[in-house]
Amino acid sequence: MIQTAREIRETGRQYALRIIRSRIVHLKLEPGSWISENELAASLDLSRTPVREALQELSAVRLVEIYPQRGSRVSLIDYALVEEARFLRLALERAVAELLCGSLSEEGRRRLEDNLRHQDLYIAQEDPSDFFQADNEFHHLLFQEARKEISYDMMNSMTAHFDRVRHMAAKTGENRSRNRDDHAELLEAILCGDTKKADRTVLRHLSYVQLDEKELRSLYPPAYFAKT
Amino acid sequence: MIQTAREIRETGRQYALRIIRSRIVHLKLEPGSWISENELAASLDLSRTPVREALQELSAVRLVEIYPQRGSRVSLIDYALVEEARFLRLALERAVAELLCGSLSEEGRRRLEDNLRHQDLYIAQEDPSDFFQADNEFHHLLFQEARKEISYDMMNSMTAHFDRVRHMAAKTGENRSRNRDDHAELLEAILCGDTKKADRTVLRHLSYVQLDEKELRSLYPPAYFAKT
DNA sequence: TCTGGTCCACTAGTATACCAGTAGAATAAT
DNA sequence: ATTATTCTACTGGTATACTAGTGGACCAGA
Repeated sequence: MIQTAREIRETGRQYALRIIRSRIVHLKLEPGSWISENELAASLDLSRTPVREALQELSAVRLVEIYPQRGSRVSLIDYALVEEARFLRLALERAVAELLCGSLSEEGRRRLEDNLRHQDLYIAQEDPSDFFQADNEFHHLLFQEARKEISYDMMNSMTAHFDRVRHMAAKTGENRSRNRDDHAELLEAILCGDTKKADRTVLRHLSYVQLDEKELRSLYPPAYFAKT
Repeated sequence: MIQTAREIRETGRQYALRIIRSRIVHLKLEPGSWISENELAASLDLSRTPVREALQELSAVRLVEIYPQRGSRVSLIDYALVEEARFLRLALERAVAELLCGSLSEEGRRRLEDNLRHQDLYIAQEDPSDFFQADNEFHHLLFQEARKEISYDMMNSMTAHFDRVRHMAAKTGENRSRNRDDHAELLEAILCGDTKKADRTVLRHLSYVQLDEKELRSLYPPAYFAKT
């Protein structure tokens, strides 16, 4: 499921970033644990330089905390940050939807409709990862069509906080068909230029995943969580 | 006006980032010009490492473009990016204002009111930089009170695109008292929990600076601008 | 047992060395 | 003169070496 091999043309820094991020999200690197640039470099078969650059990037979104001359550690689970990731995504998705209302290009419409067909294709499939990817791509397409790719990247870099708790909760009812219908409804609203409806749909779409903090705290070591 | 000396406790990377960013915004490094890590390192009296890390960060927001094994250059003026900076700020400021409506702490209220008093103090001052700083601080405080500091940092890292064209236009009528009044009105709306009014105020406040692309293109070399 | 001080292993920050890859100049071939 | 080829100087990516600074282990003295 998780791609670990270094891809062609992928630079060491990108590779390190991808793997370390993945290890954090999947708790292979535990919240609060100290991480050594040297160890990481060794385990990734890289030198400290690209590893260090990756850690810098992760610390920018507080997924890693760097204490100069002391060490670095994986950030604790901080619901304020999970919430901020959600906040950021909601704010941007709403703004993008509003922007696209009535201004979506023919080409953009075609791409989004193509994507919806892919979602239909994957909806009944055993392995959910294809649908998952199409889902992500749908939202990415919206940002691309609105020419707000950097905002998308920023938002994406923060979602790791969200992904981590989602992975911990694991069983969050993945309702694919509901998601697909939301996507279709959103696209329809955008095409009609119905700002209000688009806004409502985004709001609803992004409020499904309710990650109960209390439940999670009961399932995992208290040391995983920030004191708030 | 521009602080160039390296501050105490400031790491080489932070220093490099601050200076390079400033040089780009103030056109000391021209749009489209090629920059050499070695030259920058020499001029900042640093090695390539911290300079390189700063450039990585700048390239994340497309202020610098890195072409592996070929070179790096200062990004051309791209109105799509200026617009994205504006978009990002507007989306986030609106969301923060909405969030704070009715949930601003006593402490937060005190801080913002203190800041408003500072703005009053600096409003008639010859040198505009004090007011400018207080203005920025006001918005920063809003994000702090909403506990959305990372979003603020992200937004801030993109404003360089905006700052650069603003600096080029130079004479954009800085109307301090109008800005101050907007701030006061926004705070009032937040304190009253008047979401609608807060939203309107933010919208108006952020739409003053109209940077006419055509005018700017007539004042500066065509080579400064991206083809769009 | 406690206190204060020395030392030591380790850290991140920085400097430097080396590499592969690029583009353009210089050269050679036609 | 034109094209093909080699060379060269430079780039960013990576590896490695060095430094200052940190905190804990250890120890001496009470």
